[in-house]
Amino acid sequence: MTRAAVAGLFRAFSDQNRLRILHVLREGEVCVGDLADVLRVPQARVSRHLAHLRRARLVRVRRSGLWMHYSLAPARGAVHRTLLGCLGGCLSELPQFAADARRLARIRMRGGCCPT
Amino acid sequence: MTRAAVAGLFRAFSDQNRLRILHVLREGEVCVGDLADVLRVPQARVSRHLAHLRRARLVRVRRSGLWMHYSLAPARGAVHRTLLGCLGGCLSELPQFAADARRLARIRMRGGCCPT
DNA sequence: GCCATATAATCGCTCAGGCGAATATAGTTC
DNA sequence: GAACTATATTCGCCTGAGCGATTATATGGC
Repeated sequence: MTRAAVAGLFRAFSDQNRLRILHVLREGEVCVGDLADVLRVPQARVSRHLAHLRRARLVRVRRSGLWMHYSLAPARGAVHRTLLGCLGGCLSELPQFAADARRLARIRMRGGCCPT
Repeated sequence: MTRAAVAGLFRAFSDQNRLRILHVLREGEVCVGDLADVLRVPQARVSRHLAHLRRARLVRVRRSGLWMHYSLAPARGAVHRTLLGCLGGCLSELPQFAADARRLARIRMRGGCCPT
């Protein structure tokens, strides 16, 4: 793992939208529409940041019909593992992130925007 | 701690120069000239990134005569604590960061660029 | 083939922030 | 106060990346 790769990992975590997405994905696979609903931001913005997270290899995609289901990629390397741990260990305690998790739970109870 | 503040912390860690500086500062106070020698980068660049780290409240400064001695600020909050832990826990294992630490040790044996 | 839907990519804009080079500031010494 | 040193800041330049708005690319159903 090179210095640039480490810095790149931190950079992927250095945006509010991406932090929220990564934190929400701790609950398991989520499709783009549900992510947009949870974060209350436009779909294009979610897609853009998901593309960034894909390039950084922090998330995985699975297609099912029209829907793309995103999930966290398993950690490769110590830094990655630490950052993933921070999502649950530090961020969950902050009210703004906890609110996202609650909204996801509510949306899932209603069935979400996509099957599967 | 707000979402923007968390993202800001990660952003401060998202540059190679700053990662190297923070990692070196684990060994204790270091003055700017020694930092530039350890990293082998121009002094202006070190100063610029130190200013960034000061704004993010990740480092502390102590003046002693002509020299500014920088050190890591104690952690405020869980994210900050995790990131500091990563400096020693993950980065030290990477050859490029270990090389910086060795250069600092060598420079200190020779007395460094500044007294105290 | 054609329309609807879910997601992704592009465009134009703006701003943060990286760089080296040069200059400014602050403290020390004489 | 003049000269010297260590550090900080500014300047011009350029790239990366954020945004909303729009358009393109699948896929599914008829």
